[in-house]
Parts: sequence; C-alpha cells; structure tokens
Amino acid sequence: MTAQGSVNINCANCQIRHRAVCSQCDDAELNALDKIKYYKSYAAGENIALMGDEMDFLASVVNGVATLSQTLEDGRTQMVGLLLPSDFVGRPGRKGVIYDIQAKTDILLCCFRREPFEELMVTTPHIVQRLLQMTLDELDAAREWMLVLGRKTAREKISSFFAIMAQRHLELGKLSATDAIEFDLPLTREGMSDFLGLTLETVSRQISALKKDGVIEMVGKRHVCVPNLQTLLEEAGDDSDGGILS
Amino acid sequence: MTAQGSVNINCANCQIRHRAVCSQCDDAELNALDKIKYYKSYAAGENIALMGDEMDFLASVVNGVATLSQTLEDGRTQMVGLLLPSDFVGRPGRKGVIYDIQAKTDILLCCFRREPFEELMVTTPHIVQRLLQMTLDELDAAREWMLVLGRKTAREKISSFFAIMAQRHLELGKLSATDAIEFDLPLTREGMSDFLGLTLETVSRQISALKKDGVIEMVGKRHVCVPNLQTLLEEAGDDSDGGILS
DNA sequence: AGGTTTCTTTGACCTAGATCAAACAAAGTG
DNA sequence: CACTTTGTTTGATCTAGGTCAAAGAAACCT
Repeated sequence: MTAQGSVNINCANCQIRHRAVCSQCDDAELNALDKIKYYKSYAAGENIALMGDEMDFLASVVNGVATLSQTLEDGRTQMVGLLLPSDFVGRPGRKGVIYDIQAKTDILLCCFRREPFEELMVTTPHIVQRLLQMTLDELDAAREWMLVLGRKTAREKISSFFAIMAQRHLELGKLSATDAIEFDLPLTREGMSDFLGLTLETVSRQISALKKDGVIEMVGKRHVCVPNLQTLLEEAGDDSDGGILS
Repeated sequence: MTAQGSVNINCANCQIRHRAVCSQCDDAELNALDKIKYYKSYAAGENIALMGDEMDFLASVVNGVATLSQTLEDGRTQMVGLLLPSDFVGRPGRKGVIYDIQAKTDILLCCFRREPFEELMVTTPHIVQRLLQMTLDELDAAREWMLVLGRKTAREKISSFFAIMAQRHLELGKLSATDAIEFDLPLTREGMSDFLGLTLETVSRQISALKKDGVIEMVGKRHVCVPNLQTLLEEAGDDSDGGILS
C-alpha cells in the first residue's frame, strides 16, 4: 500500500522551500535539517497516524492533501485540520497523536526524525520562529472555521469551503483575482461534510443549488470552476468587499 | 470607565508567573520584560480592541476573563477564543486586530509594548519557545471546540462547556477529580450561546434540563456545582473514560 | 463486457433547535 | 421606593438540515 521507496529532493529546488518550516533557514541550517530528513509517501486513503499512536517524526507536506479529524464514540466525525503542501504535521514536544491523520490524495511528506528535530528547535531560532508564525496562521484559520461551523448556513458553509479552495489557488499562482478560477476538490462529498459539520446529502444538495444558481460550474464531480470569486465570497458571507484576501 | 491607574505587581509573586509567556524566563530575561511592561485594566463589558484596530501592545491576562469573537454582517456572532488568566493577548508580528476582544469580567492585563517585545522575541528564545507551546495548546483547544461546534447536540455542547470550566478549576487547584466542583460562570447565557453556536434560549433550556436531571446544580444564575465530573463528561460525549484530563 | 464496490444525487419525511413572544427576576438609578 | 435596564426562563410554532431510502454513475475488477 505505502507507495514509493527512494524519493529525494534537493532543498534548493523544493516546491515548498519558501513556505514550509524551513523557509527562514540559511544554508547551514538547511544542511542540518537535511541530515535528519527522509521522504515518505502514502497512498490516497491511507492513515498516516491514528489517535493514540506515537509518531516518531515531524514533517512537512511536500505535495498532496491530508486531514486531521476527531471522532466521537458513536462515529460522528469532525475534520479539524486540512493539511496542504507546506503545512506542518505533528506536534513538537508531544509524541502522542491526538487526531486521526489521513492521506486524502497520494501524498509526499518530508519527515524529520523527532529527537534531532526537537534539538534543532532549541539551537535554531529560525525554525522556532517560523513554526510559531505557521501555528499562529493555523490558529487564525481554525478560528475562521469556527465561525463557519457555529454560525453559517449550509449554503454559506459550502460556499466558504469553495472560497478557501479558490483563494488557496490564487495564492499559489498565476491568476488575477478577476479571472475565473478552476480547481479540483481534494475531498469527496463525505469529506466535505466532515469538514463542514453537515451530512453528505446536504453537501450534495447545496452544491446542486449553487450550480443551478450559476455561482459555480462543475466538470465531473471533482472539478470546480468559479466564474466570479466576488459572487462566491458574497454567498460565503465573508466578503464585505474582500477582507480576507490576505 | 477604564478602571484602575497604578497597579504594580512584582513578577516574583505574580499569580501567573509559571503559566504565562514569561514562565520559562530567567531573572535577567524577566528583568528585560519588566522594563517594557505596564498594567492596564478594563471593566466588565468594555472592549479591549475591535476588529480593524491597531494594538500597540501584547499582553498576558493576569486575572479576569475576556473573549475573542467574530461577527457576520447581519449580526450573527461566534466566539472564537476565551481568554483566561495566563493566556496571551494579541498576535506578535501583526498590529491589526482581526477579532473583537472584550472584557467579560473586570480584567487586568500585563501589557508589553509591541516594538520592544518583538525585539525580545528575536533575542530571547525562551519567550518564543513558550509562546509556541501556548499557541499549540490554543490550537488544540480550538480543534476540540470545532468538534463541539460541528458535531455535538445542544445538550452535549452545554455539558462540554461546563466540563471545560470544571476542568480548568481542577487544574488551578486544590480539589481531587472525585470531589464536587463549584465555579462561577464567566459568561451570560448569551455569551455561552455565542461560544457554542446556539441561541440563548436553547442554552437556557438545556441548563434547565441538566439541572432537572441532576447533572448540575445551580446557585443563583451564575454559580454552578458539578456533583460528579464523570457524569458530566459522559453527557459531554468526550469521556470514554477520561481521555482529556490532560 | 458483466458485476462489484464506491461515490453521488434526489426524493419524502421528521426532528432538533431556531424564532417569536411574553412573563419574571435582579440590579442599578434618580 | 417606583422604574428602567439587563438578564433569564418558558411556551408555542416553524424550518433548515438531518434521516431514511432508492436510484444513478463512475471506477475497478476478473
């Protein structure tokens, strides 16, 4: 199941070099990281770790998508994190995993052995500083998400999710904010329902409704086209002329 | 309105000395912090900062309770942070405030002037390291909260909130996990509804129901007594014999 | 190509919690 | 002390989204 054996990437031309934990590191520091790193890949659907496991590495997502989720005894589950390229996996200072971590697409991780990484954190301020920034960003994202979960309607939730995806694509590249934006959904309907605190049926119905109203277009079940981001943002309730375009 | 003028507290006998940002600092570092700090207090109900403001200090909550919240154009609001003693206020590296920060009780902040504090962060690893730990803890708490918002029933939400309050009281002291636990609610019914993504009427009804079922007892409207924490945890759905007692 | 399995859509119905409304309780004010 | 103001409780009703059910539609076998 576990794909791949011997990947190796040179930090210099790594896609996430300038966004990941290592982004503030100089050559020497990068070298130190290089000594303790290895690559590991997982197939779509595979569990990277389950709640209660001990994880002996920390990692950066190089490419692909993974999720963090929590489950209640009776099976209700809530996704609490969406890990995209450059995001950090695992918590320094705590081996025990408290979420289920699952690959949603084939995914490649740049793993750091825990012990030496935690030692580097003490001696290399650039790493801790970057990690702090990233954690603060994640905290902001989690809080945005709390607003979605606690107060938005089903339609607004779906729109918010699409808006996040669309904006992530803007950041990573090319297009200007006025172009149509296209992307593939990294999650199934059920995955989106876990993300948004809905049922998969409601997700499906709301997508149909947004499609009917021309807010989005779908090519197949996974490919989304957003003809007008502003319209989508209004549907999401965020907007009030473009606050969170960062 | 703004209460208090000249508080001064010696770090040595500060109540939050061993939990706040400064908890890992040695005497010299504490001294450096002391030079850039001042105390500021706010009355219950007063806004510490509003979304869009610039905040020229960062702070620790010394005592009292404040909240972070977000509001949609049409007035729906969601609380996204509950700031209790020792919690950190403000984001290093970003002046602009993106939440409303409001004192819910009279509150005392130990404020650090932003510029010199951010300089200290570069030169004093103990501060960044502690801040990272605290931020990671907050992120975990936010994720726990996301599960509550996304997947729990009204009764479970209220129970979860009471459980958080009860456990916070256990940590801060005295009692063993088998004793009855008593505490005052720092929030009104409306505050709790903003916290939990409910209406205040539903909050009131569920509190009445938990009272009727003997899960909690109320003295007046604000004072809660939890005769059996285990029972409460079961109502909250968390439980599965005491996972999150940290 | 036929047969699974997995994902998605749509329909019919139901319920938890929202909304609307009114009465009550406590605290502060002049 | 009557009189606001602010918070709380409880009731009656409504509805967004959940639940249950069934039929498509892809992808994956062998």
